Amino acid sequence: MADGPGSQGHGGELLLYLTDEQLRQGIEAMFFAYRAFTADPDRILQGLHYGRAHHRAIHFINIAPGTTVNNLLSILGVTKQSLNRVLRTLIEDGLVESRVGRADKRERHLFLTEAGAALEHQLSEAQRARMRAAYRQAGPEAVAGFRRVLEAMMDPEMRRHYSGLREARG
Amino acid sequence: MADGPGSQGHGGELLLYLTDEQLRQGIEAMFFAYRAFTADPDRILQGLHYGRAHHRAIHFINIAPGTTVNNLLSILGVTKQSLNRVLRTLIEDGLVESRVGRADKRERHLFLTEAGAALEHQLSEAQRARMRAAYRQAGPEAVAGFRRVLEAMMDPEMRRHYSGLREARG
DNA sequence: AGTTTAAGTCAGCCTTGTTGACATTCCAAT
DNA sequence: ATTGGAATGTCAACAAGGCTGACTTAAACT
Repeated sequence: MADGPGSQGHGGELLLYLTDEQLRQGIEAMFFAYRAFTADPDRILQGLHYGRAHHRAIHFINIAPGTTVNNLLSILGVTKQSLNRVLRTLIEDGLVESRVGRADKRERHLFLTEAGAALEHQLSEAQRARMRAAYRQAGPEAVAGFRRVLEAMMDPEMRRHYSGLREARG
Repeated sequence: MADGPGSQGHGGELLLYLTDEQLRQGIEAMFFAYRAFTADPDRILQGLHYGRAHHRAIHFINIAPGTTVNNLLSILGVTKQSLNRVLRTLIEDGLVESRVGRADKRERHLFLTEAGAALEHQLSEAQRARMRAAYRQAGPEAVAGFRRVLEAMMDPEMRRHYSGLREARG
């Protein structure tokens, strides 16, 4: 075992929480928590011939109704071919509506239909329920720390798309 | 907009952090942070004809050297066919060693070779670097909260496999 | 008029998950 | 000793959802 900095004593909080072992536990916590976090929606989607990709599209169209395909592309970080495959089935099934842009007719603006909004709510409620339970169990201060670490972990590029910073911190 | 509990004012911390909007931001933070969290190892693995599945196998073999295939299966939550495909290439490439069990010769015990340990270190160091930076930026109290929320979010089933609780909290 | 941009489409490939069927090896119990 | 069950491995087929490359259409910009 390599003896990293801060491995002795327990008073040096500033160093202790940065040992490799602490970091490894954080990494593992992310792995198991994210797995649980996606399990509930996955369960709902399976059998509907939808997957996680459909969930992501629905989620961001719900947050930013009228978003263009290009914008969605940059948020999701996938190719247009990948997104298109997903979007096509959602439009065919009447969960998403694609409207030609008024100012720029090349653009398509995306909206959830009533059925789409209903599925969105079902999916997000499953996730909210788990998050709500975790928040209650951990308490408000833990939640603030949770958010702060996650935000610090994001790429600056991705942080642009993240609505948490813009709104609730104004 | 439905007006949930605690949606007015800003003093009611006890309720405010459980509004649907706060929960939604937590959900989104998980999405973007996890994306960033896996981006670095993914970048290393691409081109090596390895993927995230190889990373996961290597990670858990490193944590629990000598683990059996069945045990790994239950941690990773995939089918043996899926895992076997990944394991086979890792063994062929000399990153993982499979030793027949002494007590029970049906079992195979898995170990990282030197080359496997080297790749593991490279991958985990990339993740540790990001986590270290996020921890430094957020501070020790935030880290404790981060861990507490993630642990509360896990399924009890998964929590059994999570080493953070057993060791550091004795 | 020519170029660029937004969107969509077709074809093909890869990784990683799934089922189902089946072989092998070994332990344990009858 | 034979049989049943457990652990492992393997083959085949399939699906989701990423990817690249090539190409079209329509609209906008210059």
